[in-house]
Parts: sequence; C-alpha cells; structure tokens
Amino acid sequence: MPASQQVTMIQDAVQLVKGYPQVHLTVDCVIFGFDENKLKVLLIRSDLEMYQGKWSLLGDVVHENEELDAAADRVLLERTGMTNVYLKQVQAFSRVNRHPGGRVVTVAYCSLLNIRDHELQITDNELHWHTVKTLKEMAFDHKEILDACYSWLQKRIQEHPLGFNLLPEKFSLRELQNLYEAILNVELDRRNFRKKFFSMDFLVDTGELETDVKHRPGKLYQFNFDKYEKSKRKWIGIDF
Amino acid sequence: MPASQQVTMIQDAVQLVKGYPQVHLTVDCVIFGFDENKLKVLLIRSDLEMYQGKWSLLGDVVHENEELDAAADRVLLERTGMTNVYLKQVQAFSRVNRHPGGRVVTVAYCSLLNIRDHELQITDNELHWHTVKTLKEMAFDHKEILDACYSWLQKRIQEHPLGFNLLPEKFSLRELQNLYEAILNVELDRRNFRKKFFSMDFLVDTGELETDVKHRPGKLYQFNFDKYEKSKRKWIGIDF
DNA sequence: CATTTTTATGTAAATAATACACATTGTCGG
DNA sequence: CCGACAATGTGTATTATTTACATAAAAATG
Repeated sequence: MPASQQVTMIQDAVQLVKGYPQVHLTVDCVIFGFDENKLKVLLIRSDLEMYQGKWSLLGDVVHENEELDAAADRVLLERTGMTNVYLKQVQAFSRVNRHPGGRVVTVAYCSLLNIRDHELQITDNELHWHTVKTLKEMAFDHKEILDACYSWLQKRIQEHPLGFNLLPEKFSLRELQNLYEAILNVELDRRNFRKKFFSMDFLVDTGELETDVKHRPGKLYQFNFDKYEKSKRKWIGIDF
Repeated sequence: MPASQQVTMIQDAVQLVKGYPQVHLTVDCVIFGFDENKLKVLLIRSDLEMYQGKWSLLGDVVHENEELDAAADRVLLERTGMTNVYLKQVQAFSRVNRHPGGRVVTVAYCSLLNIRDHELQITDNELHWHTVKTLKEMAFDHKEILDACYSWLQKRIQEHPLGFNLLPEKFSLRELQNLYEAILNVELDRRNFRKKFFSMDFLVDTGELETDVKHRPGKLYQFNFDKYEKSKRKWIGIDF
C-alpha cells in the first residue's frame, strides 16, 4: 500500500474520531490495608466544597497520553509515595450525575498494601486509614465504588494469593487467619485453616518466630510466589 | 445551607471539571452464541478503511448523557434488534494508540445469546457469527478484547449459571455438556456431569423429549433461575 | 427384529472438607 | 522457681464431594 494512501486513511480515521462526543475520565483507587485485625482503606477529604467533610477515594483525571493502569499507578505514587503496589482494574462507573461538575466517568482500581511497612509520608488532605466496616457516607459515589471493590476483594482473596500483599513479608499463621476472617467476615477453624494452607505448600517456614507478642510466639512464614506461579493449576469445577 | 451558596458550589465544581482533559469513550460488545457445538461470536466488517477486511466487535461511542450499560444495550439493540440479553461489563481498554483516529478508551461488555431463537434480522456490515476458536486477526485491539472476554466467560460459566443464556429455553443434558466442553475446551465425563447438575437441583424436567434427532431422544430440561436466586449460597472456601 | 447409537443410572475408591481434643511452649505473677 | 494462663502446634474420625468406571434401557435404522 502506498504511503500516501495510508496517510489518507489515518486522516479519515482522525476525522471520524473528531466527531465523537467526549467525556472526562478519571481513575479512583481503593487502597486497602490491614491493621489491628481490621481491613482499612486509605481516604482523603474531598477537595470539593460540595462534599466538605466527606471522605473520598484517591483519584485523578487520566492524562492525555496515559493508560488507565498508568494513571492509577501515578495516583498511588503521588498520594503515598509508593510504587510496586498490587493494583488491579475492577470496574468503570458511569452514572450520568455521579459528579456534580459534569459528566465524569471513572475507572476503579483496587490496591493492596502493607500498612506497617509503608508509613505514610504525605498526609495532604488528611490522608489516612479508615476502618472499612464502620465507614458510612462518602463523597460522590465513592461508597458504591468501595463496596464493589470490597466484594471484589472478598471473592478474589479466596481464589488468588493476594492477601499476602496486606501482610508483612514474614507473618504468622494467626495473622493470616485474622486477615481472612476480617475480610470475609467469618470465623474459621484454626486447625483446618492451617491444614489448608500447608497442603497448598506455598508457605515457607523462615525459622524465625514472632517477637513483641505477650504469649508463646508463632512461627513466621513467607509466601512463595514463584512456586505458586509455576504450579498454577487450571482447575475445572462447575459450582454455583 | 442557602440555595445561593449551593449554586456557587456547583458552579465551582463545573469550573473544575471543565479544566479536565477529555477522551473519546466507546463500548464494545463481545456477543457470544453457541451453535453446531461451537462457541461463536458476532462480528461485523470494520467500517474503517484502514482495517478493511478485518473483523470488528460491535461497538459505538457512548452518548453524552448515557451510562455505559445503556450504551452497550443500545449497541446490542441497534445491531441485532434484541433486548433483554445477558450483558455484563468486563473491562476497560485504554492503550493510547489502540485507535488510529486518536485517543479512544473503550469499555468491553460480554453478552450471551441463543442463536437459534434469535435469527439475525439486520445484517449490515456483513454482521454474522464466527467460530471463536479459529478467529485470527481482528481490527483495532479487538482480538485482545475478545480474548479477555473469552477468559472471563470461561471463569464465569463455572461459577454462575449463565451458560443457559446460550441455549434454547429447553435443552438436553447433552447440549449442556457440549456447551461446557466447547467453552472450557475440555472433555467431561457424562455421568459425573449429569450427577453434578442434578445434585444442584436447579434443572426442571419438562417431561418433553428432544425432536429431530436421529437416535434415542434425551429429556429436555429448563433451568430454574428463581430457585437459584433464592438459594444462592455464600460459600467460603480458600483455594488457589 | 436384530443392530446401532445414545440416553440413563449406579457403585466403589480416592480425595477433600469438617468437627473436634490434647499436648506443647512460651509469658506472667507470686 | 513454679504454677496458672494463653496461645501455638498437631492428629484423627466423620462426612461430603469428586473421580473413575460398567451396564441396562430406549429409540432409530435397516
């Protein structure tokens, strides 16, 4: 195909797209943490006077030549100074009046990080951790987004080893169980829980013990992500 | 709060949003069907000269005051004349150069419909069913989107009763098994498959038998969606 | 009416989930 | 130092689920 024809085609495409309507696009990050045996979420005060006093997810507009994943990464970096944080797209929210300033479509991302190992440096807009369970009202449709991400997390944590992102690198089985119990909002049998995780065979005994605990310390384990990746099985099982 | 102050706040919000960059937003529908024991997908010829000859998903721009779900519904209606079709948001795709005409972010929807009961009326742009398995190149990043939706379907069909949307209202167990085998790309034991579905207890024996089949006809069943909705259990089981 | 094809059902073995009990190891207070 | 306490760590019997496999019954075909 001659280059001139190709140029024409691109021009045609550009012309076509120019006629499309446009919307404002943002990302919102639901950043979960785990502390004091409770699931936490990182929020700021809304900067909109309209929502004064209300808490808001960490979000920002998507830049002109930026992918959604990159935008979410950027929000995380700008707000927490952190990089290499677990981050996954969850869902787009598009209610027409979800933003009082006009049509803004947002894509929600779910993120998990370990509160202990990542002390917050930046605390603009009263950035801090909130207990998910007791959160009521929020700015915009952010409660709805949070709920969706929480449901996503509850489902995801049962099928994938992402809960470990919320714990220190080395953790006791009690901590792990507390995490699952808090997120799934259930009580689990300690013995069966241990059996389950040991049978998966992805936990590595570090040889170390808990410290600063005022009873018999438990062993500390690490999750072997490499081994998990290698032995990821394609399980077929119909169940609903 | 006085009304005047509220107006000011909205004006502020509007002013703020006006400063945001904008993008073109579309939806793309991956419409699956099942026929001749193969998973099919509904495609059209791309209307972009650039992708001449390539197949494209059914998509359209999101209108100014339209939610994403509504846009996807509209695309489905306009292209197939059908309404009340299973439709779920899957994922947003935002590669900066995914569209040759400029920045276009798209949200993919996955849709399931029964080919037999819904003869295509509109066949603009060579709209017709393609076998998923043998599809190679497609326009834009549509192959990537299709693959994502196919993976989504494979996972979803094991956990939720959505496969029935691809079958006639009344179906034989053999048809149901063929569906699962085709989508999951596995062979399943017929006896265990039946046992599994009967033990779930959502299949209703219609008392009718298959017709137009040149061997012993099988019983026809219906899926009891109501009963399923009522007894949806919250299962807790960690497994990865 | 015998042959073929497919539906339909049952059962034993292996595996996984659940319920439950006791010994062990450290902390703490006297 | 020692006993009470609290949490860790392990084992086993029961039940439910999954897997593997074989044979009978019903309709279609010639």
